[in-house]
Amino acid sequence: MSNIWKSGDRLNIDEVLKQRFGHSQFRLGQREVIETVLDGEHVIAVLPTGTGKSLCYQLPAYILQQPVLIVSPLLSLMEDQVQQLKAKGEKRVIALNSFLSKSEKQQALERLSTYRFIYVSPEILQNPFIIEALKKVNIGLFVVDEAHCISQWGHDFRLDYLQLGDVSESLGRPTCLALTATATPAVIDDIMTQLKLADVKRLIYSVDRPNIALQVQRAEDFEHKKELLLQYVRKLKSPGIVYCSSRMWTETLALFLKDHGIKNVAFYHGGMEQDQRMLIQHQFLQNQLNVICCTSAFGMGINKPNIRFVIHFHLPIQMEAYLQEIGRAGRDGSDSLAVLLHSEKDDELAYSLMEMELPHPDVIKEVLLYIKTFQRSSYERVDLSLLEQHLLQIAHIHEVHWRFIRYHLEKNGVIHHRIVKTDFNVEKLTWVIARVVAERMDHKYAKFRAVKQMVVNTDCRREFLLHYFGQQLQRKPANCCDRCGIEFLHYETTRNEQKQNQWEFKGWKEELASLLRQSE
DNA sequence: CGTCAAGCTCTTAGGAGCTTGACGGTGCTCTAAT
Repeated sequence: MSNIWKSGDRLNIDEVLKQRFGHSQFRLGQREVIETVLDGEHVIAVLPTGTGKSLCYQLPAYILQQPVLIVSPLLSLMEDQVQQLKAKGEKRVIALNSFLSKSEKQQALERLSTYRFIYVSPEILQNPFIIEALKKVNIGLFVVDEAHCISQWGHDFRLDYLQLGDVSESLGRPTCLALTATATPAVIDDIMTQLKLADVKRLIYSVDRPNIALQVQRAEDFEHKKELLLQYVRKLKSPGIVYCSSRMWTETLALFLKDHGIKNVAFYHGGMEQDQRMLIQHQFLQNQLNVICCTSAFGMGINKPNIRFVIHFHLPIQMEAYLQEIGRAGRDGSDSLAVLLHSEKDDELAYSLMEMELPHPDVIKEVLLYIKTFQRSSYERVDLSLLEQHLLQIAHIHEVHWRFIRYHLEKNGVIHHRIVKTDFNVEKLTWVIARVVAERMDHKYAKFRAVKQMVVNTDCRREFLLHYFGQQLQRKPANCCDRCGIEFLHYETTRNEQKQNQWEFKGWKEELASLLRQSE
């Protein structure tokens, strides 16, 4: 790897920080991460939520003479970053994704070497044409943003995350920087394994957010939870987020709160139309909403400074998700409250979500048998697109399940370069894949058990949380958790503030139109 | 795995009791390229 780190650059980074980014000082961790990647070392960095992780790769881009490739989990996140960079006067930036038309994509690929920042999804990196183009430009830094996704999504939901190691290898192993706000030592190991990094510098900073007080509260059932929720929402300073584990509940709770006199409440989940999602998000960011009831679809990349509370209406299924979600509160450093409501009934939804994620052995066998019959009925070679279409539309296999099975068929050499071999043993292969499923299920159950442990734990919540992430509490804040004692008045709203929160909703179309006018 | 609603069966027409099936977060890209 060419070393781009020349003498004097170490001084330069302060200058670049000032000139390009308008800051006079680095925040905790930033300098060390930047210096290490500029030294050509691979880095996995854990920096607490809201500490400016993007600077860690954006600044080096101005010292490196090669393009920086950033793998990002969400299209909206990519678009945000592109816009922010453009707003700072950076023109050499592109997001390679499905928003581009065929000709735009082609044009972008032709002039790929002229970009300083290239944003991509893990999925598009499975496109050999894209890889070929990237090979030619000699990528200087390979960044995985929100790198916990590798471990959290890669094994079952978005398997292309597991291919990033191969991608990086085929790009000639540029320096790699994996960034996240939530990773246990085991997750860091997993990220390392999946990225196929032998030597890596771990730069781990405390994931603690001392200005967020942690409250855990038991409820008898969902009705009881609704009452508690209403009390909290009435009393607490807004804005706030209410996390639910199902789409139905986000709508139910938003309606419930509205019916009980709470103003400016909305719901948000993955089943909504794109423009509605966009609208709700914008309204929330612009302080036009007090409460947003949502699934885990909401929040990644939300950098709203003044979120005052995050309430979990259901138990999250992983501590990582919990930490990510509460971490959206109090980015401005002001005191904020995280409330976790739980009851015995939570387990049901949690277990069903975990089990839905992976295909049952019967489904695996069904798919394998289907492939065999499919081959017999087709005169020519099995066409993967056609097979896929049949499996999803006729056999009604879940897309996520099919992707999982497909990944393992590729791993076992049954599918190679879109060619499907059919000389496999159905029983044997079913067993092989079902064993992976069983291992993953055990892993998921273990992660959920940790969440349940935190709930029943009789000692400090913060210490438990940090311990889970392999860290120790440095200093206990005054308002720590329900075990250590929280001064609630601190988080409650005043009459005046309540009045300020009045705002009338004019309907989807009108609101969207006014937002578009604003951005022009 | 667990719930809930719809549909079926039995037996004899209004309803009990059973089986079956759908439903439960998260998101990217779509197979072509001078």
